[in-house]
Amino acid sequence: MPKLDLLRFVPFRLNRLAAEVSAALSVEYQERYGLDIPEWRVLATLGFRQDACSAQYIAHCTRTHKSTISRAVTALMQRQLVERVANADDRREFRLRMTRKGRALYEELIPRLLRREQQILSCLSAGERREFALLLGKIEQSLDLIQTSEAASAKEAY
Amino acid sequence: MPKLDLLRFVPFRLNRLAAEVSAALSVEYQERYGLDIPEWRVLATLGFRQDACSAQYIAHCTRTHKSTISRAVTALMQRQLVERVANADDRREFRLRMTRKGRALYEELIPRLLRREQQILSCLSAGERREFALLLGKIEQSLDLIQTSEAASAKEAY
DNA sequence: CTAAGATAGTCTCATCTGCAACCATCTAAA
DNA sequence: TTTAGATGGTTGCAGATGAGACTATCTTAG
Repeated sequence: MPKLDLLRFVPFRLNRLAAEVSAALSVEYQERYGLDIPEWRVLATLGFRQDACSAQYIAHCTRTHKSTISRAVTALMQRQLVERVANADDRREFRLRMTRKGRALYEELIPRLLRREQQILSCLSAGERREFALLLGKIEQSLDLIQTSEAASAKEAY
Repeated sequence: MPKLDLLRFVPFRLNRLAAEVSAALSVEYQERYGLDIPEWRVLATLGFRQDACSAQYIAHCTRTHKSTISRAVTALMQRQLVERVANADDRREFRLRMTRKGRALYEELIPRLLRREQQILSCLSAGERREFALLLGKIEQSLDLIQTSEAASAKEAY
């Protein structure tokens, strides 16, 4: 009789782990700064690429639906954490960037999140962490997760 | 200036990877058998523990909200894949188990899912897979994921 | 034995998110 | 050009899900 042990089934473990890790991090960006996940992803993307970028790019890069990003951007603009400017080259799209206020929040938040990440990974040795990142990378690659974001990145990278 | 590369940030990578892997698997249980994720989790739990167990136990074990499990059980009962019997010892709870039909579906589904899992992990060598499972386990343990499900398990195991 | 609190399960409500239609704009081909 | 199709972004709608109230039942302390 075929049987499946959920606790050893990698897809299930990944889901549960991701949910748990998200919950641990959301303490920082949600409770402390009132950001939800899509909003945090927008800030994270804008913060990493210091130049302005489009909503579409953020959607591709974070693998989040464009309508979700649209709503997140609206909320962030209302809180004056993000602003957008028309793009003269293509008037359909807007260039997004953080405001001074947004960047201040970002710079306060990032170290907290990195600390959380380190806490979560503190059960692994340095070597194990490298190994884990490597293995994640291989799986991502075989699922085309890398390729896609790099393609999007290359496309957008001016 | 603090900065965070989303693509190297483990929590983000885990989320994205879990979502992608789920999507790959849902082709099997969703498109082919019309099960949604909570329903599949109920079947998976019932299938693994051959004895009947409560909805609460499934919720604990899969870390899914009890109302979600409740709805999934209702749907599965309507499709006659699962049945429940009153528990004489505690009339608040019901003992759930798969029907013959449910078990037939389960036994058809499991090999497909295991094959998918193997496909996803096929980019790793046998050693790497062991290593990956080991590292996942360490993180789960440090996040108390193991402890919790084992505690729930121990509590329920009569 | 009774009352207070815990627990199993259901249900309602608010929220979130994906889908798809939509508008504006751009691009390419006739 | 003009027109058809692609693309960026927004919005209405529907489905899914978590929080929390609620009922019924169990447990424990007095």
